[in-house]
Amino acid sequence: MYEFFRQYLNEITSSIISDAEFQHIEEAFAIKSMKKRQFLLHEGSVCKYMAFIVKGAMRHYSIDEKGNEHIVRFGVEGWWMSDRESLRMQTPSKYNIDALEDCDLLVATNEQLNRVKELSPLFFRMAHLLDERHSIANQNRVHASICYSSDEKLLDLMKNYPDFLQRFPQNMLASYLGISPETFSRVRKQINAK
Amino acid sequence: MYEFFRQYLNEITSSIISDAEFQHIEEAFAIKSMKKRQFLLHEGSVCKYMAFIVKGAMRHYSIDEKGNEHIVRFGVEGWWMSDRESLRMQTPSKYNIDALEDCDLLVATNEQLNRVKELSPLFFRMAHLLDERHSIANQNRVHASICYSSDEKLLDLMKNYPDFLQRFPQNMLASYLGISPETFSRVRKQINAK
DNA sequence: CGATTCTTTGAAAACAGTCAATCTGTGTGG
DNA sequence: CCACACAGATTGACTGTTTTCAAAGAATCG
Repeated sequence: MYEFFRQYLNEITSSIISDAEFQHIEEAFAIKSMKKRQFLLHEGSVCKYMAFIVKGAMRHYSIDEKGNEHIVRFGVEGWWMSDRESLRMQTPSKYNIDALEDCDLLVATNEQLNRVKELSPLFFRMAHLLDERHSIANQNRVHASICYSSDEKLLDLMKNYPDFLQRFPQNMLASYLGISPETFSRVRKQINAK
Repeated sequence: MYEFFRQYLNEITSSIISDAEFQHIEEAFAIKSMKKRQFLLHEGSVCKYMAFIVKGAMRHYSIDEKGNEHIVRFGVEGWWMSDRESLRMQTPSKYNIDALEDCDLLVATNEQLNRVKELSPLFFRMAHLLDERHSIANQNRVHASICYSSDEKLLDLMKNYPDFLQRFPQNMLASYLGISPETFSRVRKQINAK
């Protein structure tokens, strides 16, 4: 359970973490299992955890007045899930996070996170790298979102996250891209025809 | 020139930086003036600098095959400008950055940045906070982009950055929102009618 | 197997983009 | 200082894309 996490830390920081240092990290993160459709965060409440996904898949989304879901982000094995804004500022979130499959998570509260960052320089570095990547990924997403037409968005998705197409229902992928499920279906058909 | 930067650092970190520590920072950042329309970064080249805007305004944008500009980000006084992806990875950028007004900047190269981060814990903390804010801002931008219709996007812009409307030409604001200048104009008229 | 959820398809309507012409304001050079 | 040029904004008509609504078909799950 923690082994995967340890590998992840080594990889992302290009280092080998010592037993002593990993000890601190292990203590800060609790194991949490979630069944499909269970919620990690409900709109209106403060985000409790920063969650590392060991197994399973989740989504981070909002629901508008008309009841439509808008998926901001997916998460799979080796990804983090949290509403950083809510977690950091301890403010009510406008988002939901729930499990799309049964999940195994490692979770830490905001205080625990801060403590590990102090105790483990490697973890601190990881957090920094993570923010950076997140920032870059989001910028690319913004770029795709303002530049691309529906079919380009789908092609972009197919290129960047080909596994998502197998793994998640199309209506969710459509929501992620900001297009309707019907458009997704039609564009997809058109692309496959080539 | 550096005074504004010093205030900024104090504010964002909620601390008061010592003369000695600020000395390191001052040494790492060079003053750079830019005339309107001058480029800080050209598509295809590696981003040289992380720039702090003391005065003026800039834009960060791409140009597609059809020659259309897509503005990913604006920058004004007290904001940072750079293509983080290109700067960090030292890879060719797909973006341009140029000055929309005459600018006074403080610039540091990637190596200089890394050095200051080591020398100044406060600067390091600032960098971290910056990434976090950037990350959150970009996420909200993604959210707005996939959820909102044209008029909601404009209303959102008017709420978050009311000063941009005075400061930047409409066609650029339209590009920032991912809508055509004509649609911007029409939606704007419609909103003002109320 | 039945029920639910997801996907596909069609037709109509809403929306945004394009093209072209006009209008406005600003700044530059004569 | 004026006139002209130019960039930006607005408007109208048209086109094309995307959404919406509705219904039918396919797949999945208990």
